[in-house]
Amino acid sequence: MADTAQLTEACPIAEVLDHVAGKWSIGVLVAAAHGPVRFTELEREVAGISRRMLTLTLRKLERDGLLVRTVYPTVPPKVEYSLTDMARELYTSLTGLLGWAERHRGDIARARAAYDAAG
Amino acid sequence: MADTAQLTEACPIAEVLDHVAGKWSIGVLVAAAHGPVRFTELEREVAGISRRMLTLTLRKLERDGLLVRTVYPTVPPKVEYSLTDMARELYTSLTGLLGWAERHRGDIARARAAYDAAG
DNA sequence: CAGTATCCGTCATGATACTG
DNA sequence: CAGTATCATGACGGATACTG
Repeated sequence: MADTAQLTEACPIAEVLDHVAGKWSIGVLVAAAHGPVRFTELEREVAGISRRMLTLTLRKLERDGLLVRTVYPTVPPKVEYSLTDMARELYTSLTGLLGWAERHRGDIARARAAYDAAG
Repeated sequence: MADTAQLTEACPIAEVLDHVAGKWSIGVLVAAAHGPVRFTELEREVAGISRRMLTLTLRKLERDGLLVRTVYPTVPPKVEYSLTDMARELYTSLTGLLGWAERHRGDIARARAAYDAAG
């Protein structure tokens, strides 16, 4: 990761993406955005995620200060995750990218098709 | 990648990031942003990248329609890469994220320190 | 100059089973 | 319910050598 540090030096954007670039981070963030969400809810809402990866992703996001984890000492246990203000702000910034994606989804698909057709 | 497809369905943002999420994609994009750039220039400007990864990254970006590759049939060979309009637009959107990163760099560092201190 | 080919190690992810 | 532990694997990336 020494190289990543150098890249980050040259391009702080790369640093941002590190907090979001995990295979599941965005999915989890999106699923948690609509309010406090429990572990099992996330497991259902984020299609295809394994229990293990959900745990790892949640820990990473919590460590970066993007999620807050609240434990209710009940039986059975209840744990809720919610976005921090910082994460909500991030989410807003991501909408710019979302717009780009929607505008160019077709362009990208065509570009790929053309590229693959040519070879 | 079937799972990624499902995630993408739920969250188009994830689809965007796939075009940018590679370890070197952003660095290459940034290095190529200032105008047509040759292979060797990129190799120098993107700190730490290997020849192999540069090639793979360039091919991926080209396939997605983010870079244009121009070959001049001279001896020795000359190849130039430049951003497409679509990529420039993407780059603009990324500045939103960049702003977020700069505003919260300190917050994230503190969050991590606190998290690690607690354990 | 601008690549390609090959080998190999590491890491992220997945599957599965167990627990306070 | 909300995890943790362990093992296996496949993709990703690095090093090195070769080429039109």
